[in-house]
Amino acid sequence: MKNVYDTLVERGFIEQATDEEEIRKLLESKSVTFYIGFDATADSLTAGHFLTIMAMMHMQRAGHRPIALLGGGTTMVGDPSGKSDMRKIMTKEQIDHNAECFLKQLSKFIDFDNEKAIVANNADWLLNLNYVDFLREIGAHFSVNKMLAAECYKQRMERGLTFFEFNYMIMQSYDFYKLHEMYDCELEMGGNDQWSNIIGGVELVRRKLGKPAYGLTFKLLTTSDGIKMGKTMKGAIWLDPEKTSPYEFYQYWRNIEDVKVEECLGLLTFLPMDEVRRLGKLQGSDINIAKETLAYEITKIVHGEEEANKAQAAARSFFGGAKDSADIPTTTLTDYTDEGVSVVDALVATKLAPSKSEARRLIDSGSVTVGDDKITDRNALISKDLLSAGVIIKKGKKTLHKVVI
RNA sequence: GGGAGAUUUCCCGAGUGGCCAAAGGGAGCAGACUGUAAAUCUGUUGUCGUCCGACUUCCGUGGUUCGAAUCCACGAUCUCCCA
Repeated sequence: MKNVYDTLVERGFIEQATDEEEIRKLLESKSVTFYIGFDATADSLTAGHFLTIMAMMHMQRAGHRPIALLGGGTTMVGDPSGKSDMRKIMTKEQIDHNAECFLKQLSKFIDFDNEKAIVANNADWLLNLNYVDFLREIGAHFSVNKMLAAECYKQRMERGLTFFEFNYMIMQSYDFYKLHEMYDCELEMGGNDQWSNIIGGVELVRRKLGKPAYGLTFKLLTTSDGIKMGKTMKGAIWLDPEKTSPYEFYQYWRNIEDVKVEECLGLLTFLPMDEVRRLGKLQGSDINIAKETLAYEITKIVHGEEEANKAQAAARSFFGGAKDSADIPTTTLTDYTDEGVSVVDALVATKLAPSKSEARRLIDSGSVTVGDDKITDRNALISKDLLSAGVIIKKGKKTLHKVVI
């Protein structure tokens, strides 16, 4: 059987490793316990997390033991790596709630039964630390000179970095140390923005325990302009179907840039690499086949086969010209009169437009269609009859929403 | 502790008393062209109202003024220099 390390390399996951050869050998020789940390900054995981989750799944399938470390403690501080501004400070309750949501979602991807994977929360050891003891035992091993030189603080060196946040790296390093003690965790993985934090931990384990420890980082998903992927004007792409519907989720990947298709197929699906490469080679409009496959496969992993089928069917029927309205986002209007409802209000109610002004602008630019009729009049109404039958409002070419009463 | 400077609409950034809802760029949205792509070109981008208009914005709170993003006072935050 192939070494997972090679699989990860082949699929394009790996950006940096503390010691490539050693890690390969380690993964070859036994079941390795490794960890990935998730700071609980929101109540759902995002498309960005999904890449690391995929890596975790590959690792678990290869017989290694993942630890999902929830950042109940570290989130209290906030990771300054690569960030230009300090994160808003969150309450303990919020963080706990978020951590719970994360765990629920992670369980869909990672098998936590029978200790095949472990959940830990660094709140358990970080929150009750004694300051002076901690400084003596752990702080003594960190060189400020070195930390300041770390790439991830560069931006903050210009804009300001508080001591509070500066400690984040030490806290994360301590996590690795604790997990090594508790579970014999030998490998930490994470996004490439975690590199500095990870080497911090690796060095701490080596120094304090005199044992080998390794670190590995993954490529970050970016658009060809170098902007982080997984964001839209509405905000992040969430894995929670309540926050980003499977249809929207599917559409996000369906609309991906050409040049990113092959990369994403490798990283975000389990398709064999031969297939990935074949799809990646498609030229011209044929590449849409690859995009469809990508969207379908990711949606299937995240939301299940049924939802993926529905999303695909809805997309196909809609873009194929048919007006089938089975599985597109739907809003039930409560505010309407015998006349029906104005198009402007409907646009706002469906969140297709954030404000009435914006809704009017959209109408002016001729991008709004209700049913089969293009709307050009700002005061246009949607009749009650149409509403009771259910009607599709289309904004632009790609965004559509069904309204019913 | 002392001194200097900064804070503008989603982001960057112009604006130093009326012509400012605020230049320019980026990002977003839409139109054309396309392949549900990219690039390009065009429009648009505070809210409410049918245009003209009204209302709320330029860190916060007060003040000066017929009139303030622009001036003053106090406060907050940040940056830099000195200790």
